Amino acid sequence: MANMIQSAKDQVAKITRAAYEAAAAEGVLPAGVELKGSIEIPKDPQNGDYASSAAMAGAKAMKRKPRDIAQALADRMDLTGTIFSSVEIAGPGFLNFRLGPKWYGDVLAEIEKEGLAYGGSDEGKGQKVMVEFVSANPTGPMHMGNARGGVLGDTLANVLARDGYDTWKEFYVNDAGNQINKFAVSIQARYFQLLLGEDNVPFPEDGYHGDDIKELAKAFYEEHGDSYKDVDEQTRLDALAAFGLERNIPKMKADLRQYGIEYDEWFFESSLHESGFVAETVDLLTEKGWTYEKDGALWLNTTELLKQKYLAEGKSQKQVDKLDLKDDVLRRANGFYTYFAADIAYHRNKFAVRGFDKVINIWGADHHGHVARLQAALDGLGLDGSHRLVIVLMQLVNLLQDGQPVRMSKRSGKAIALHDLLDEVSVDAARYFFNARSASTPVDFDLGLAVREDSENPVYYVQYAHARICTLIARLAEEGSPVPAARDINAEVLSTEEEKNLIRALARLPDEIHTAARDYDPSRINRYLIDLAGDFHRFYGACRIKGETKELLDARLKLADSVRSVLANCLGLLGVTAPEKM
RNA sequence: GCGCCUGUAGCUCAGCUGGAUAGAGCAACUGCCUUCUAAGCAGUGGGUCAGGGGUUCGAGUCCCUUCAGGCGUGCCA
Repeated sequence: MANMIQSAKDQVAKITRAAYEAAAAEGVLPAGVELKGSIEIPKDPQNGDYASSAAMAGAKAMKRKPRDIAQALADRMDLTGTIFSSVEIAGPGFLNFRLGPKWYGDVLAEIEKEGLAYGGSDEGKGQKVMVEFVSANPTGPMHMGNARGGVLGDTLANVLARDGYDTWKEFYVNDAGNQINKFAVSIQARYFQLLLGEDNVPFPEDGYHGDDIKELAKAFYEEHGDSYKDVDEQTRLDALAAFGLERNIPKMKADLRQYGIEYDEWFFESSLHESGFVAETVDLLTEKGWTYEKDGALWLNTTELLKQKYLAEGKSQKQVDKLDLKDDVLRRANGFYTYFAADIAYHRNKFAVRGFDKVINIWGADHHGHVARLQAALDGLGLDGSHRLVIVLMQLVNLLQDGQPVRMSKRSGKAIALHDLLDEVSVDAARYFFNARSASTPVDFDLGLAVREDSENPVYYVQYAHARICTLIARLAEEGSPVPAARDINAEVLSTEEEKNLIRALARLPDEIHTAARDYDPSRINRYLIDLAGDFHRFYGACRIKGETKELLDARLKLADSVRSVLANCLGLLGVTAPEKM
């Protein structure tokens, strides 16, 4: 698939190399120097459309002044047959290339040809990539952090798919372990409170205090009455846990679907325990000599695994010795496996059983301490977790009420549910808002300002541009001017700065998608959309379409329609709608 | 103590593998609708890029260090 920018950069490199070889052959520049320097798009269009810093970067090796080198190169550049019309020397020795008129029409033709798939590439070469995200505990409703992680994971997966990866979206259901027990004990307490009176039954201090637990107990009571009052406790807890999960998980699925997120798979932690895969994985680590027993528990030699990992990554022995490393328990003295053991098994399943080339997990930043040890454990299994497991750490969402922090925790029951958020703001506004900043930046979400946040959300700036174009196209179609085909317009009449800026912005999308995929940063798409919409609004303010000559009207109409297509395309990646009217 | 993240305009944040005069949105102020959607456009003001060293043609960006904030360092998940 063509990428206008990449091919432009390739041409700059090719032209520069040919000029250097000619200069070297003539003896004007020393031979045998490898050309370095970057090729970039200058911020200021005054400095051309593409700039090469090869002359400055080569100054040392060639022992010449940068401007002299640039002059020698520029004198020997042949631009005939290229997309460029001119090259000039500027500043300390930049070579500034200016695009020829044909290129602008090529961009519009490319967008027409690719349609909503425009911006894609086969960069990912069909590698199997899993994005695991949200994976909220099914013991209660999802909160703002899940709302952020949901958009981040969903959008990242969309971006990776567009960049040529074979992607898979997964939700890991933690339906085993201690927190499920705590969940059951909490419902049990509420159940007994219903049977015996609230004051006669104490509620466990570390239980889940939310109202949703009371509702589960009530529903359980309505279905089973007091028939579980006198059975043995384990039977009752098992029934309560199963009942709670059967209610909560479909609710999570429904909330996420309303939020625009559909998973390829909901993977249950319990299945790893039931199939014996956790035990098998721990045995495998033991076989490989990575475990030992102490105090009745089975430990993983994380210290040694991490040391090997860090040394392989280039840290010095001295740096590694300074670290305060600790081993981890895999199987407790009571015989139960830890969450960590199950997590290792889960990731072994992703790589070794299901054959993913790469796995990307979206985690809250408060779990960062587990990144290296999980990777190291997978290294110990020979699965190269250090390179194939990528953890995107997402800073937490600070919940504020009129500027004051509100503590979020399921235990206190004060979490604000994703469900409640969507009662207040549109899915479009929420999805755009939570993807607006890169994962490493914490975000504040003020409940008091939720509605105002809605009207201030830049998503409307972008959607407005789309709606404006749709109305324009409809009007012109009524007047007998449908959007022309790219081959039927003369793009050379698009000569104002506003028009050229807009086309350059359109051409940037493949690079933006590639960079977003490479850096696991889908928030780039939001920023790109703001840029593109801004370039459109400026074009719209500066250039009329209706009433112009047919040649100019057709060219500008085609340009507007191309913008519409790219806006809809990118909004689609974000899971935000592209309205035709506002 | 050790480790991870962060520090850029009044506020919230961009700044790609080092590049030219550090950008955007919001907020403030001034203009622009009898012609395609004013949820828009044009313009103005606003910065010791936390501080200090270093690397080089060139540093917000890379290295060292200090300071400030957030988080982690469980036989919890």
